Amino acid sequence: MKRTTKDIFYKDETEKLAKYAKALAHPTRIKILNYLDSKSCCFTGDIVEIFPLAQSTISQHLKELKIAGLIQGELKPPKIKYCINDDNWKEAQRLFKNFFNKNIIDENE
Amino acid sequence: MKRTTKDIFYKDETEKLAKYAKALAHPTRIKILNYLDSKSCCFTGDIVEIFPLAQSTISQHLKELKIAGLIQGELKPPKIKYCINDDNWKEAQRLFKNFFNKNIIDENE
DNA sequence: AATACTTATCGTACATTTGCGATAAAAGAT
DNA sequence: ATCTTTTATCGCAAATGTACGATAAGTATT
Repeated sequence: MKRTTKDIFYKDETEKLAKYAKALAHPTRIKILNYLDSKSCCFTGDIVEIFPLAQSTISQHLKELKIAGLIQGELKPPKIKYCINDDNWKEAQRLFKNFFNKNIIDENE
Repeated sequence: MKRTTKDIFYKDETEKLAKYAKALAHPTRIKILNYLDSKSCCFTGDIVEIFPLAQSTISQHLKELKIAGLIQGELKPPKIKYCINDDNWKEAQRLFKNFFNKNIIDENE
């Protein structure tokens, strides 16, 4: 039996941070989030237009961002309006901030 | 010819952020960085001991962190001492901070 | 030079990610 | 009911990531 990462236990914060980092680990997804950020919200089609990528590819990236919790979709038939998920965005912000500041501010880990 | 992500152009900041995010996209690497952070520096062997993973696996994770620029190794024969790379650490910190604050502070992107 | 110690690298296996085109699904408009 | 629009999902191919054991490489010690 091969060992998988699932067999190893990490702190909840560590796993959450890794999850958010994974969502940000592709320039397309960062650009999507920047775009969503600047527009507050927008439709899938708007995002597809700013990339030389297939609609299915963008849809897949959006799905990953949704699964990671960084965005949320709202039905506006026949379109879908995507927005940043503020709660999780703030959580991710806090986790990254905490992570990078640890060596400066928080000495006990 | 299949298109690859390399054919698409992103802002330098976007690519850097994605690179750092990718380095953080695995809980083992986050835990390694937390450990390095708390100890300032340590040897490969010390890190291997805190994980139920093969030495070669840890070495590979260290390599990725080194390639991403988040850590650096110094020869202390027969060991290798690893430390956080402060300059790049600070750059990553700045990039993430900037990214998450954009919707709050910096409205023009 | 031979040995011991530490760490990197190689080769392999399997899983996941990333991209595409084609198709399905959902809902409004005709 | 049918058509159109929009977006998600499916199936596939190629690339990348993650893990392992075995081996190589580098250096100190004997």
